[in-house]
Amino acid sequence: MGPGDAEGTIANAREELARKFDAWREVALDASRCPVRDVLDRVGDKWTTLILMALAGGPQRFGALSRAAPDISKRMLTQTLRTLERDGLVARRVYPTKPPSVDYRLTPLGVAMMEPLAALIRWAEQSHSAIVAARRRFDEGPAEESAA
Amino acid sequence: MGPGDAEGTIANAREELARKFDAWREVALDASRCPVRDVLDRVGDKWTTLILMALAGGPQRFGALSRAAPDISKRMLTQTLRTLERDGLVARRVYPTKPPSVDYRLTPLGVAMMEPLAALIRWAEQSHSAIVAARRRFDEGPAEESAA
DNA sequence: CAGAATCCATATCGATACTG
DNA sequence: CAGTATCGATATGGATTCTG
Repeated sequence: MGPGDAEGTIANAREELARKFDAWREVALDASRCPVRDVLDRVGDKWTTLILMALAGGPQRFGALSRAAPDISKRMLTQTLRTLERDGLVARRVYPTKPPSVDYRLTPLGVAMMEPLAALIRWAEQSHSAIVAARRRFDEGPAEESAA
Repeated sequence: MGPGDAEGTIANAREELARKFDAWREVALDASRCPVRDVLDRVGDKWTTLILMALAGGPQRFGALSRAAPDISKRMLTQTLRTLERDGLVARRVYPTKPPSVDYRLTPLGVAMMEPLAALIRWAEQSHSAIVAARRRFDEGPAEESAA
């Protein structure tokens, strides 16, 4: 597969990214206060994305979330939800019933985040087989590509 | 800002995500072979996104990448590039010159990933101030929201 | 029910030193 | 130049126990 497919389409995105990167790397690491790292660190952690997807369908109680992902410990569920709440992506509501009940829902900010996040998830699903195939190739053959 | 803005637009995305989640959580964790985790784990790690952005502008030599992000150690740069190469997102080319020279470039698959990734990055940049504000609010006030 | 607290295993990352 | 190898610090996550 040559680099010819949709080359024009991506050339634009490439340049934009290149410029963004130039303007970005100055503060990305030196300041260690980079907004992108702020967000991506969470996207990359083990449960955040799963919880966000679970909440995308509407408010969920703590127990329901716990049941939705059976192998998340309560410790991590609480911690993930707290971070999400702190970042303003999720809202926590307490109902003062006899056994206390709590539910969580996406805030407008959280809903807004789901759009680009969902796009990335879609890409991941579509590309998974290609990635798996690439890994097999890499692991089996030495496949050294030298330039002439 | 109320939840009213673009509510119709996001309702659609919500439902799609909710359905996706339902179909997803069965294999997301139990199988631990979830394609989404496969990708997001990398997006969340410390250097992958930065390297991808650096390569979005075109091929880069190892040394150039190292200089672009002065505080990445060679160990991590190599490791990140190897993983990217293994996943088929980046191609490595060796030029057998006297002091060996190597460069890295995005593959078509890598370029394709940059699109959704860039969208998420854009969102992160746009939303950073809102997130920072939410954190301040959370850290300062107890701000317990109880339902009536 | 919805957590908080504590302890421990592992994964991740950085610094340093060495090499073809 | 472009790595590899080894080591130690720290961050992350899981299991368990306890509570209002």
